[in-house]
Amino acid sequence: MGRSEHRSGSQLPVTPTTLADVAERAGVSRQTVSNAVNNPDLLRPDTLERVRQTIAELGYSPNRAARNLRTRTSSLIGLRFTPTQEGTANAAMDRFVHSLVEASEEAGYAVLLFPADDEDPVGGYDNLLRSTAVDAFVVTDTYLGNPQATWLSQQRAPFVAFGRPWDDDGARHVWVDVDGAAGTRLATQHLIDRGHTRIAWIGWRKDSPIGEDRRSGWLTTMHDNGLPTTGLASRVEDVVHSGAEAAAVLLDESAPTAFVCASDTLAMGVLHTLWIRQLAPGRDIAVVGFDDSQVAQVYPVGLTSVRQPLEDVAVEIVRTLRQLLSHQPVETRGVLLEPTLAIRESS
Amino acid sequence: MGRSEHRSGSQLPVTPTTLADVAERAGVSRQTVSNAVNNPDLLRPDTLERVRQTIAELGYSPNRAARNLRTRTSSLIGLRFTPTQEGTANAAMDRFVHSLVEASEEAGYAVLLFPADDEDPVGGYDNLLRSTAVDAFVVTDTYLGNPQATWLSQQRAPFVAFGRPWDDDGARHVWVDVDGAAGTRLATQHLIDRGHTRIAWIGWRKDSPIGEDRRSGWLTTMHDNGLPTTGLASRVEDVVHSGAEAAAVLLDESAPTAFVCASDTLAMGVLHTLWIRQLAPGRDIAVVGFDDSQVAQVYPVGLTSVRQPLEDVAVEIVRTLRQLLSHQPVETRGVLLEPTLAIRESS
DNA sequence: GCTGCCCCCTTGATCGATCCAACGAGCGCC
DNA sequence: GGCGCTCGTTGGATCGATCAAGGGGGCAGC
Repeated sequence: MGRSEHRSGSQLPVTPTTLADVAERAGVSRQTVSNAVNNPDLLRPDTLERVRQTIAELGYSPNRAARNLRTRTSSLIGLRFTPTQEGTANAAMDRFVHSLVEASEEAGYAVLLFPADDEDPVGGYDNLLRSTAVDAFVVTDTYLGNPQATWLSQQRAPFVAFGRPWDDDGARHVWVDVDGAAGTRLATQHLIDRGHTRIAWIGWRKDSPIGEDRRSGWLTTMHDNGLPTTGLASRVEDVVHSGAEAAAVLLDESAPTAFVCASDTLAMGVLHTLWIRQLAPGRDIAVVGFDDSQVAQVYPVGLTSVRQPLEDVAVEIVRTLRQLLSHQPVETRGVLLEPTLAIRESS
Repeated sequence: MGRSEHRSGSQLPVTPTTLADVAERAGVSRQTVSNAVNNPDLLRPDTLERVRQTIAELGYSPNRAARNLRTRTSSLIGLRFTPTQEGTANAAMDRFVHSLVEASEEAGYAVLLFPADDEDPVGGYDNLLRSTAVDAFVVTDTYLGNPQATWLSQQRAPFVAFGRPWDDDGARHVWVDVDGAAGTRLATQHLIDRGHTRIAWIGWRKDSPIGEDRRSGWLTTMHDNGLPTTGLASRVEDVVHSGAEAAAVLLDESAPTAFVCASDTLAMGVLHTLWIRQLAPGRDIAVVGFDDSQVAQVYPVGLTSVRQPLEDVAVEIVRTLRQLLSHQPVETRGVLLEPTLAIRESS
């Protein structure tokens, strides 16, 4: 039980200890106890020690509701937990949420999850905001035309977005994102360094700005190295079997020796095609995915993949949130973080 | 924007609307407004309508902190978000959390995540409990000797565990779990129905009660069908490469035609060995995993896997929590749910 | 016409912490 | 010794909702 021994011995009282209880027991006033908790510097050292000991003895912890009511804060950060699509993408989401919980805790915040409602996308936000249940929001999917960010901006609600406002240059909100193009540059350069010259791209349809961003990393790196790209790019839907088909077509028509993919899902498709054709990933054909999902890690032939620094993203988001909430001027409107490359057998 | 049009037009006021504001505007007392929200039956229909309209006009939503303070509840459910181990197991966790958020919302609760602290495993619980920040907890990993469940029981804190108290028959707390043995029975019977007679088991070390439970499902089904089991079982660590080794040994020594595994991770290992030996999963050798993780779904050769009904688990947990919190006698101390089998190409 | 009763609504008190303004002790200075 | 200053402490008010009683009007019954 470690450092909580003194508390663990006794049961939780039916009515929890209040600040007044501590004050009476310690022979001081309520305000003094409050200061001992929130402004220890204001107390004489011996008084502080005595109050602290009483707090420990009684196992006192300030009532959150009372504090929230008075201070008009909740120390909670709202996060809409989007529905599981059983795809690859939300494995990263899991990692991100965990990082966010950790980073928030260090800043004195806890994370409140609320469900998504497709009919009324801002409903959850609206309720939490009006009832002052959370201090701020973290908005994830900032896909094209995402209404949440715009709506929250209008409401002047404090929030930080994970993802750039692709569609709207005039967006006034703060964001943190990962540089996808830098990730694919990293992947492409890695393959070039290994001697590949015919490197193919399998990405998403044109209407995905994230997909186009990632594609640009491959494109520029190829051009910068004077390598051909014509006939080596393919844009498909983000499902395994589309990736497999695209790989088959590209292999037949353009004979690439390596593939860079916009997602691990597509990379899985490539691996499937290689498997059917008895080609060894890594030896015969190199493959790089994106997201460093669990699949990439667990797959028998480890899949090289671009890894987003989600831990850093979370830390940065919380840091920015604190600035917003303390009404400090926010230094920068957007922060772009660099991904890394998790190199495995497939390349 | 749909049904929230009337609110979306205006910005959030600097000081949110209070119950008193609504009361004044509607020409009634505060209590009447409160009743309109919480006990509509107490009001005359026309009064109710008038108050409701005023609430809509002003966009009023009760202040959570004030309500929490008065009612001594928070409408929050605490969930310790365990650290990501980058393994297969927590993909299921992700699915579970999502289900829990949904089920909680329908019951009027939100889910509060807090981080795990290895040094002080009950620290997070203790704080939230004493500060009345949450109404109840959901405890997940009820592995052998998990201190949380015991501690929470001692504190008489309301909580429901996802997982049986394996080590302690006298445990007095309420739990919901998935019948692992039933899952492996399902898997084994499925293979027998397909004509397999030499079905091997790859599971976890003996000190895992969950692993032993799952193993028993395979064992009893084999015995019930008069099939041999000697030399067909292996107990290893839950990592891909151990699964691969175990599969290789079993193939050499006992020539099984099918594998049932305690996890998708181990099943991945088996698939790896098959791939090396140029054996086609599903055609030459059948493989069944456990957890229906994303890996199982995305893997080029779809992996048949036992799927835990996590949505039902979440619903059941919330249902039980409501009973606990309303001080109703809880019907049953434990609920065991049946998993299903997601059948894919590997079997 | 008066009492009694029920229904519907209103008023004052309360939850437990923090903010505010004022008070008292201790100390140095003239 | 008195004055003013600093520092720590104090009681009272406050946040916004709900709880517990307390009215007032209408209708039935004698």
